[in-house]
Amino acid sequence: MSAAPWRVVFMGTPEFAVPSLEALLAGGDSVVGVFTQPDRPVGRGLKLTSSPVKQTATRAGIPLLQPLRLRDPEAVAALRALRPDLVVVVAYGQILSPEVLAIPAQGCLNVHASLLPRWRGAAPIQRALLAGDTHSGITLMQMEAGLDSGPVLSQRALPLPPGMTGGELHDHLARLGAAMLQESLPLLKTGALPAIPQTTEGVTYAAKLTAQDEQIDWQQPAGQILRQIGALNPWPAAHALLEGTSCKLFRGRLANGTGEAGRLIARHAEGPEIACGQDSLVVTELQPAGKRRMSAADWLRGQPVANAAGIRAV
RNA sequence: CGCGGGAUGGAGCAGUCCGGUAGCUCGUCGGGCUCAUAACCCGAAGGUCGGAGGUUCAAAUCCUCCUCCCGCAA
Repeated sequence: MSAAPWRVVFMGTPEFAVPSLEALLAGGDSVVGVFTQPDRPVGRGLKLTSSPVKQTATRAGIPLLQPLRLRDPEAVAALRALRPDLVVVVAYGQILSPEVLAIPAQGCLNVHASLLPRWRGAAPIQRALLAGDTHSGITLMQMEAGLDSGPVLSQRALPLPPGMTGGELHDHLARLGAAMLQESLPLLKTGALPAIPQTTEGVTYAAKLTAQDEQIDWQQPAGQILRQIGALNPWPAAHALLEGTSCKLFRGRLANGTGEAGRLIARHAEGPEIACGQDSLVVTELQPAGKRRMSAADWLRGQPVANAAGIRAV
């Protein structure tokens, strides 16, 4: 029943792509090569670091290619030499040129972390949470020249319970994507997986996150700020200035206090309560610059300022 | 050698510049008070001040080296 094994080339870079690669490795097809972004000087001390996908591929002993630019002739030639039937792309971080897209006989398949056509682009996971979407999900699609615009092969939704963090959603979707990949390949081989063009309605773009997306604006309603904190937890984390120190905020809860936005209006056992544009926010977990992540109650204990009105969070 | 912060009883911090009996807010344990409280009062235990050298009569504090944790930037 199962058709002949395919020669599959995988392209991916971050943690998100690892479950998908592992699913392929565990499947019946042969992964003949892995493309990932070149090692880059990253982190404190700018140490040369290899991507999570590279580490997985290395452990599995799969030939690895890390071209600076996939569209360079040598990279294209290298891909062609692998004679792939199918290319699977999961958060690779490079655009596939038409020339590359044309190489595998069965085309290029992409695992995307949103319910396309909503949230095409770079940061679909956090964008969905920031926007307060009720659902997110995974879309498997046939790649074409446009940005995440190809016809959909398979799609599965995931409800977003209130308070779900970006990290939790990331992990769920990474696993979901891998599972869908595993289930879909056999169907794809027998031609039982029709590609349905995306609708032209409801198209949105998930722009890359910037420092501005991370900065908390206390003039915003507390509900929105809480969404921001959750969506960006644990990475890249919502930032705010607390008592003059840059802090990452990881967790909080809504309260209905009032006051000048950005002012600490009460000290609770769980942490400080800060007035927002509308309602207020009790911060319950944070990390000051240079310190490790701690409960807001601990942070408060170390604050010499006893007077509640004295602490400013601007 | 990208820039920078930190390591002090169980937790979070002060003290380090200007060496000289280890302190604050909590927690823990014991006792008390109250109808009651993450309330209050009294008392106690608990610290090789990250590690190794050095200077000194004397080092948490000054000098040298090391280990670990973290923020920024990328």
